[in-house]
Amino acid sequence: MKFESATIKDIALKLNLSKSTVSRALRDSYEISNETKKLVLEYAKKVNYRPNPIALSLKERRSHTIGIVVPEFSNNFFSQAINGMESIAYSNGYNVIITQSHESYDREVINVEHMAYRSVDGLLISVSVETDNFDHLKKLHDRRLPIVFFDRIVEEIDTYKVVCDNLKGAYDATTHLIKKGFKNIAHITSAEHLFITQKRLEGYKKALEDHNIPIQPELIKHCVHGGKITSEVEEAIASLLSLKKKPDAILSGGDRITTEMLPILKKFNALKNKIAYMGFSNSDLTDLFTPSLSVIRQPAFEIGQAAMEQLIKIIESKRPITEFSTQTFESSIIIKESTIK
Amino acid sequence: MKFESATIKDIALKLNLSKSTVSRALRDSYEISNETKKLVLEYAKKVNYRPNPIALSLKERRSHTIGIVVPEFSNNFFSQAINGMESIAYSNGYNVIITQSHESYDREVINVEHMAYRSVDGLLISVSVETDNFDHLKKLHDRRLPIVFFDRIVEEIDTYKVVCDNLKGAYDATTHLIKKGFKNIAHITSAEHLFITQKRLEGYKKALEDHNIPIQPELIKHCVHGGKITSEVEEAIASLLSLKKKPDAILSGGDRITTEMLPILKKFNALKNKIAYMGFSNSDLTDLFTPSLSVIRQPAFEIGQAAMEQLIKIIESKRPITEFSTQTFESSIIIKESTIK
DNA sequence: TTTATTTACGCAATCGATGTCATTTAAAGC
DNA sequence: GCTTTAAATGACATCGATTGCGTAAATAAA
Repeated sequence: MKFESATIKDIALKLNLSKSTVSRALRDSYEISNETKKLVLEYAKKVNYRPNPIALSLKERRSHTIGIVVPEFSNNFFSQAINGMESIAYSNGYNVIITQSHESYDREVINVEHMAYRSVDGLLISVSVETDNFDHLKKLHDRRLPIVFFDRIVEEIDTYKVVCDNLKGAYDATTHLIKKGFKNIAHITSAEHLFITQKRLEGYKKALEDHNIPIQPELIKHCVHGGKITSEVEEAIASLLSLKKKPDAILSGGDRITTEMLPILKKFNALKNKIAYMGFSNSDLTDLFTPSLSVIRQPAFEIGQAAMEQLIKIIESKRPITEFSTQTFESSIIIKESTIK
Repeated sequence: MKFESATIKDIALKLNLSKSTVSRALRDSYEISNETKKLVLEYAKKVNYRPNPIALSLKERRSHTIGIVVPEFSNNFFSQAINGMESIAYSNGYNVIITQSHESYDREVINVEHMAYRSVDGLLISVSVETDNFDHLKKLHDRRLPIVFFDRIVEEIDTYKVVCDNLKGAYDATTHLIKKGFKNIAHITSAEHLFITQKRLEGYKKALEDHNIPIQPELIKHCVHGGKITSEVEEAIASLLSLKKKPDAILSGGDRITTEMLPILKKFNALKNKIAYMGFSNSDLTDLFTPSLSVIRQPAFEIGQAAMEQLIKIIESKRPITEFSTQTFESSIIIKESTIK
């Protein structure tokens, strides 16, 4: 009863026409006389007729709606990416609906299935930190639901993917630290199974190797919840600071971890000992910290745009697409006070 | 073709039953024999039958889905409120879909209508800063779509509302500044027509009056985009600083404005002149600023929970509800360095 | 044995829109 | 004046599920 707008039936009844005629008149079919068209169009306008999208979805099995699943809005990278996605979707006549997985595998599965069953035309997703089983996505992919991964991509599913060059981002950041004279660089990062974690770790290691610095496994810490739980970051830092040979710099591999780190370092009085740190972050506010944060920033908006463009391309392509590519963006290193020796 | 799951028809065909029988068996109707039920249930399980929610929505005119419209995710107040809403919705068996208005009236109208036409069972909304015409919401409200307003509420529509005591929040903050010895307190706030802006302004004025401080209109600045555009905040501050009698403290009336202010004040070198400032903000990061920010914090998560609870109450109530109330939460003042004299 | 009552199921309408296949009407052709 | 043909419209099935109503068969009561 909620939304009782006029239906085609109402119009047909009123004008003494059949539903088919009204439908065709509304879609400007050549079969309908101009007189009738005018009549229908006018009356439709008068009663503010709008086709019922639910009925259309049922019939056409598409909804002109795109589903977006991200871990959390409060992570600026994701809210910026979403903004990029929205901009492209809207200008192409699509609506978007957005959900958060809250880094929970179960929630992600529920959200993904909800969207799929609600006939979204396609799905953009960055998986949760807990997700290491991808059956829920494979199933949909097998059934030809267009899916594009971004940021936290899934390697084993063959479709378009949009990422940052995480390896290079971490490599550049680590190199920056090395050049600044830091010798004992630690890496606190997210759950091990995440593809982006692996790439960032690789970049970190490669930079060390390229500068002939031995990799010390005890300087690498994984936060299995991606920093969502403060204590895991605190424990990681505490254990680093308790090493006989303390690190003189820390590279963070995740947005959340990056901002969680500062208060913890302050609490441990580590900044007075000139521990440098930087990390991946898309927060607008890191400049306002003291010390202001050196960060690796990803072009989140552009990544979102690119992902949405690819998705719409898949959705609207006539024939099934079988050749997919991965689009890679460059991140940029922004140097501030936190990495000045 | 996207999601070809088994339908009732498929099951009926396979088992040589009618659609009605299958449907009733699945819903455990007393009219169906136990044998048949078992047969149907087993086969349904085997083919992983799931009712098509679109078909259900069409028939039942409800979707078990709740729509949320907020201005922006990047505002922590809203992302926290959404988290509260989700927690209640999920535990009551509802899904949520979320959209951003980006502080745009047009976008808000589109999003609201999209959701309504998609048969959301109810709507939770905090209006955009641009919205001063509420016809799009009134229309839906008249058609009995359950709506609950939160934070940026609409006075003229009679339904449940959940807010913070904005007047008191601003009053307490202003009083704090007065007690700290600041005499010339400015107020930079959001668009004038917003209800929360008015309340916050009232609180600010009342505090001044109660302490016998004259209200100076030139100390009150409105940012019509709610701080979304940096230059409007910059202009407001510049004009305050160019007064012959400069303010010695600034109270910000909006999240966005609060965080925008710091770099601008720094740029104008205003902090060295000991200008104090504080404002409404739900960011987790304001503690990390230098100076750390005194803020008025709203219980966003709880507000979200309360709003969702009320909405579900309306949705599930048998008879139309005509008595509505407004639930008010208290904000808290958190004092940090930025308001120390 | 006949009638009344369950029990268990099927038919068909419905939700709103689309599209295929008639069918009507009028104009054109012979 | 009769047939052909195009133009304009209507009837009906469809998408997937629910549900009121009707009814055959099985059982119980008379």
